[in-house]
Amino acid sequence: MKRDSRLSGVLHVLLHMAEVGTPMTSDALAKMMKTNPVVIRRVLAGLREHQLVCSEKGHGGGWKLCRELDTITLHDIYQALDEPTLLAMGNRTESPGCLVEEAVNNALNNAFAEAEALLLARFRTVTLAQLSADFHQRMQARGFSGTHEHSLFPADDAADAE
Amino acid sequence: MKRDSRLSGVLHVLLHMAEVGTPMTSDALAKMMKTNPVVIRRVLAGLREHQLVCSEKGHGGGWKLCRELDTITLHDIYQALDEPTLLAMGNRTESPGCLVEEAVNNALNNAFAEAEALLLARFRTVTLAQLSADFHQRMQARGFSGTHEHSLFPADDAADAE
DNA sequence: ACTTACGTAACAATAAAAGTTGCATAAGTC
DNA sequence: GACTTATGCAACTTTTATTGTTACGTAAGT
Repeated sequence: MKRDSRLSGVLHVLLHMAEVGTPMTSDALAKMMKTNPVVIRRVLAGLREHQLVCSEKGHGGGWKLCRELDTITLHDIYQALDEPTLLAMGNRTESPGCLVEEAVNNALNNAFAEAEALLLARFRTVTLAQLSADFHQRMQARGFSGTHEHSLFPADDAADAE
Repeated sequence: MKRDSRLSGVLHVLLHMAEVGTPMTSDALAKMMKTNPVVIRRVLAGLREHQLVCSEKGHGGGWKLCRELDTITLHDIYQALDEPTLLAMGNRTESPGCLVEEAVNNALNNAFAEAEALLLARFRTVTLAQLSADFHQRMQARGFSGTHEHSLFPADDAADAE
């Protein structure tokens, strides 16, 4: 089954936004994520409802974080994404008329609930600030070389690309 | 994201097979699961490779368990299903050229790996015998009434249906 | 005015899963 | 030995979810 990579993608986007500081356009972000600007807007619109990012129109507009990195947990972002399914497996029927299925559901639900709880608990303990710190450490470890697949300053990318 | 319910479905099928004792045709199983016989064969063919079920052709043929219930764990079945994805989320890229993404992947992988390990550990501790016992307990609790959505003896179903 | 950028709806393309058909093969029945 | 029942399997179709795309509207800055 295909995995949902929106959480991973959003984290990537938010951290880059944090690095850049100034507003980033959905066009620039789309290039970075190798996707379409409208897709970016769709996802970020959700985050805006939860006051994680702000958007501004017109010249010099774009998207930026509107909270401090250390106040945003992975769980906040998970919620802003509308709490997508965590587990790739589920029960065939939630309200079975069959006692066999009841027994099966019961066993699986126990296991599933534990795994979900564990994941959510983890999400609550990780902040964007921690991820950012980890990133900066990796930069150091590579001697600030900053050899990226894409630049932190997407204006440059746009100039180079095509 | 749509959840994969094959594990749930297979458990349902196997427990019914255990109850019935005699071989069950893919036709009968398909009716039970409200699906197509070929779909049933596809899934059970996988289980057969792992010696969990046997199939026989011709009159009186069909599918039956070929191991004792207490020797089959959920993990065995999970493996026989080709170890399908457990988590509905994943990383955007597994081998990022971007340090931001590396940091993101690292954080998520830690959480994901823990949750997967927990699920698999749970799968290893649950046997079909336990599920069967749970089922029989539920039967008792309902006074052996056996009010099911579908009969345990699908020959009756077939006669009634259509 | 003109350009830049988001906002949104509607539509198209892709991809994954499930269902379906058709025919071959094997096993038991008469 | 012809017939019926069943699985085995490949090819194809349908369905559904996601993602990408186009088009046009609105707001902000130049």
